[in-house]
Amino acid sequence: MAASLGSQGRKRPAVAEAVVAARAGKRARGLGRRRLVAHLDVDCFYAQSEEIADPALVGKPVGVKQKYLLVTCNYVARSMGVAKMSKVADALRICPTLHVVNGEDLTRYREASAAICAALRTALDSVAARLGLARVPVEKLVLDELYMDLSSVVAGLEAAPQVATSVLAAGAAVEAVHVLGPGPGGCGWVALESCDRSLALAAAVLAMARADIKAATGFTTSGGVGSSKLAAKLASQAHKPAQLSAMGDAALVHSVTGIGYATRKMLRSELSVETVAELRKFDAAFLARFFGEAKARWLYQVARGVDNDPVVDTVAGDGGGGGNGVPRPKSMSVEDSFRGCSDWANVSTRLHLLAGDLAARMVADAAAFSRRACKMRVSFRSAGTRRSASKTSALPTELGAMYTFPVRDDNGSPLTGASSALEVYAAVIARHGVKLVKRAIGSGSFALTLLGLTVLDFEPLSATPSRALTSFLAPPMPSAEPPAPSVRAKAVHFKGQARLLPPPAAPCSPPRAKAGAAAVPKPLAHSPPLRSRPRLLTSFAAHLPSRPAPELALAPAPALASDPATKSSADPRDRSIGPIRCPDCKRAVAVADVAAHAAMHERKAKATLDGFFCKPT
DNA sequence: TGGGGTCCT
DNA sequence: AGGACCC
Repeated sequence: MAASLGSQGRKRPAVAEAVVAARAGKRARGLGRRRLVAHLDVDCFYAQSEEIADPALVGKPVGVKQKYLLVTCNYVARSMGVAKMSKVADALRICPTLHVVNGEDLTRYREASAAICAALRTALDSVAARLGLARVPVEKLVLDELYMDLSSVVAGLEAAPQVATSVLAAGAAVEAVHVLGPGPGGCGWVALESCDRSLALAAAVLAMARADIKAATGFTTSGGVGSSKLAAKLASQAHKPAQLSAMGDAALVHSVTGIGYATRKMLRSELSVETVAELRKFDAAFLARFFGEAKARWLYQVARGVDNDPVVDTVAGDGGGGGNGVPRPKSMSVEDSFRGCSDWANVSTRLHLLAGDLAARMVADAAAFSRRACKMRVSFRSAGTRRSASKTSALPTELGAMYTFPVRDDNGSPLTGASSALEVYAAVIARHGVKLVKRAIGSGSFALTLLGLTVLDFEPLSATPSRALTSFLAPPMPSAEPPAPSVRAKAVHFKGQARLLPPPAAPCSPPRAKAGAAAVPKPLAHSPPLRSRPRLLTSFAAHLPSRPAPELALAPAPALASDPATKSSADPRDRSIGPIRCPDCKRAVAVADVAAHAAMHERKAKATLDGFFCKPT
């Protein structure tokens, strides 16, 4: 399908239609000649969520753990030498005052993420409305990252010069803009053609959005603006918060989103490529020998700063998607890891627990999006291996009843208690999961270290789009019969109920679109030299027509704790504790030296970054 | 190295 | 079903 032509790498056929729409819309409206994309990244999302949930934590070092791993921590903790993805025990030795919160249950983070999405949607809807423009596409990448296509907003501002001028002239909303122009040697990286002004306008809009998110949810964010998703994302990571940057020539290939461990290894060992500039020496046909056609083409383009991946509007308000501000996931999963699980009773118990969580999310998903899953998958990992395996099958047919209400027990009595019904569903899923695992690993002995459940392949729940669904999660009606007795897995047969919804007549997902054979594009022409960057001074909103002067002042930068290098070293007692392996360089570091060591890494990283990014003159 | 996700082969 | 990528 032609839709995929300009998309690279990991662009998913599943959104091909949305991609077409995005492109067509852009062309049809004849908007600005170039895109302006913004990327927002919530600062240390899990840790910040915990601070917001418990304000007593603010100012203290906070880490979030999953199992024995500290998956993230706040900036206070980082300044004390605590590293993300270190072991909890190591982190506590480095920083005994660290507040460790368990983050294995993602529910709160999902909720926080939805609130952030909703706040952003509201902010951008308001801007668009005041400028008389259509919706701004907002795409959620993961829980804590969003892309926006601000092209139309910037074009709208440029069409209203007094407003735009007012926005720009008034001032200090945004910090300096860091851009790297094409070098004299002719290896221009990012096509930040022409005017800084539109870039600055985009930055101003982004600043407003950040402020609104902060006001509505309390979360601070970092942002980047660029001519593509790639550029915007790199920018948001380069200078935090809310400055603008574009990737430079010397950037390591691995800093490019989409080039991961395997690709970097291949580039390094086979082609001796470490930097983007070096990658640019190879043409697509040659790269294809190592990476396959599609990825080679993507690498070729990305090395030249070309990234046409559109922002797909997945974050709906009330409009397109249904579901308040939450994009539709294509799959939902739960998993848990553990030390050893060698008998079927244990497997069953664990799957029941997982299935309970999943069933609740499935019901909420059904209510939000009017759809149901057609397939389920069980994943498991055996001790000694790092790989996990999986088995996929249709959802048990009894689960057709999950989306109709009331559900009846064996005696034909309706189940009115939501939690009871959920137990039933969970039991059905879990028992089927056990069967699948059994089918996969047979009857011998086993030792599992991970179990997971996924549901996927959603289909619309069109027939009788149930009020029943909404009542499902509600507490039992006062007039209803007494709550059903606790239902055990045994009671799950559903008799006639199982056939309330017939099995899907059509395949659940459309056939995958095929990417057309795209010609390898020519490298971009070089951009003209950049002029000096304007500094923006004030809040955006005040310069929009008729916006009731809100407190939209820029959110303060997230408090960066004091310079780690100046901190006094740790308690001498720490000398008695064994050295800790640095997660970055793998060297053993004495506890007392950890903060200094971390500071060293930070300085190094910053120096490297500064090499990549050109500060405004 | 967790507990999620996406897409490609 | 597995592998790559992302956070």
